[in-house]
Amino acid sequence: MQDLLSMLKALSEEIRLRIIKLLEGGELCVCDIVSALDMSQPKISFHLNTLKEAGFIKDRKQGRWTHYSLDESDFFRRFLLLSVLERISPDMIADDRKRLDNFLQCKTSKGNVVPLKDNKRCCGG
Amino acid sequence: MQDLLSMLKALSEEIRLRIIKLLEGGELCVCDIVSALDMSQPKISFHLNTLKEAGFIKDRKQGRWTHYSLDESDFFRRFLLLSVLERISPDMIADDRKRLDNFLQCKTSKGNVVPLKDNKRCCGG
DNA sequence: TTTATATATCAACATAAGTTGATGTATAAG
DNA sequence: CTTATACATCAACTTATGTTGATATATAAA
Repeated sequence: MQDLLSMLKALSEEIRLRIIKLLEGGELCVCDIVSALDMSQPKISFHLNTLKEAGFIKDRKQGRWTHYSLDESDFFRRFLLLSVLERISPDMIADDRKRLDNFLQCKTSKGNVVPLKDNKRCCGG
Repeated sequence: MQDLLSMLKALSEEIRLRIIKLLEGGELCVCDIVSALDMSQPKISFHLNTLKEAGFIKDRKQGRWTHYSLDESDFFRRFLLLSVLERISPDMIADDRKRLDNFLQCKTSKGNVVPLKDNKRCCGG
């Protein structure tokens, strides 16, 4: 019961749904999500942790980065996510995706894709 | 989005899941649920209202009673409830159901089924 | 009409959840 | 080694949610 409740609670937050929706497009690091949602890093980390504890996402650490992606290991969670996310139309997170794309493009143009090479900061530096 | 969030929030509470689970067995009045969960009436009314506002249940007023039942008018809500409720095994709410059955039996034995006739109080009076 | 029952509602309080600014930790660059 | 970056974590604060005890409302019984 508590397991089920933690899943439902994790999905009962707009910010978390937006994060999940972004992660549908594939793995992202924390700074990607921070840029996409234009929110503080501790705030994003807090919500990422909530989603992780509920078993919806997993992390992969590489150097200074933590990459988050959907955890597809549990059938019910996948089913629940699918059911819920299909109710969120793309234009509801259009701004998030736009900011994300800008950020990723900026990163790429600086050769700042993992692994890090010539740049100090992800962007704007 | 807000509609979806209100659904998920409504289902993110143990008491509300227990209520919904009881209502799977059919319409119940507030005092039935109060007895089943053994909680205060304002508390139960608060959660019933939350479920109602999220569109999961509807009420039917008859005399002094308000009968609540699952609102099956929306497909997605039905689907969501079904998906979630099947994860709650009957023994998780065995006590609730036991108290409910006792209460209903007591009501019936007193001829105190709706419409009210010979008794002042539902039970224990 | 008076009294009792069923439920709703409200204000005060309690608890849980989310946010912020600061700091810690690990890693990589200079 | 020193500095900067990416992220986590924490304590203080804010906001949202749930609970309680009292009271209100509506209906029905006496």
